[in-house]
Amino acid sequence: MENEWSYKERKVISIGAVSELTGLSERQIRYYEERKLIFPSRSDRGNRKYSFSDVERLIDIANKREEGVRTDEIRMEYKKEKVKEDRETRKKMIQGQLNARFMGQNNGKRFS
Amino acid sequence: MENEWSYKERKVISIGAVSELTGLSERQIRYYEERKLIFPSRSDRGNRKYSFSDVERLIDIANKREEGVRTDEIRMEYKKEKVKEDRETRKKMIQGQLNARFMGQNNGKRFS
DNA sequence: TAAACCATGTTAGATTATCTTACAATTCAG
DNA sequence: CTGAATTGTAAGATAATCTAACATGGTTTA
Repeated sequence: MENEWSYKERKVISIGAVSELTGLSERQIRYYEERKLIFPSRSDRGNRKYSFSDVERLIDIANKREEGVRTDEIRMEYKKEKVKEDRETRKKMIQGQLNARFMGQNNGKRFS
Repeated sequence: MENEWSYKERKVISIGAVSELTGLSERQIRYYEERKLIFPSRSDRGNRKYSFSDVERLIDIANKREEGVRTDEIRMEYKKEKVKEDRETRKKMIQGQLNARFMGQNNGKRFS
């Protein structure tokens, strides 16, 4: 809240710029999308748009590829990470609710 | 530190995306550059590249323009802000040096 | 080992994005 | 009123992106 805009997550970077930032070819970047490793959004007329977060993931993919890891293996790794992280998020959400209960009507926020 | 890359300052956004983000026309965005309110960098083949910081400034410009402030006035406001901020930066740099002197050989850094 | 799959390059043709320059129109300041 | 300020629009050129297809060399798998 208050920062409706996360610079890191906002998808505004074109594929050309991503290519420069990562050193990957556009072909590779599109292929990793096909293999469901990244999920750019699209502009009105269909151009792919990436976030800095996507760029970081692509760099990670590039490193794993250099180590010989296949794209389907990378996908599985990410899936596992996501499961773990979702579990933690859920835990925190529950924590948050409990805190809210015990902290009284602070409007649900723990830090004002 | 640790993230040598500032998402906010890195110039990677094309003019079309900036236009969508700000609601300004490309004509307006280029004009504000001509009036020296913003300073995009250029890609290899000459395309303008903006940062999130530029986008925020453009939104600020748009607000000021709606209030009827002329571009040369806006430029002067920014110049004043910059002078003030530079003065503060200089002060902090001097502080930093003094701290380094008194803190001994921490390699010039105040926070490891 | 042959067939299938993986990862990437390259090409082609189409469409969209961006650039610069120029002219037009409106509004505003002196 | 006159000239500067702001923005739109048009034209023509070049660059960026898209999809689909085919090529290729390496790796699995049946």
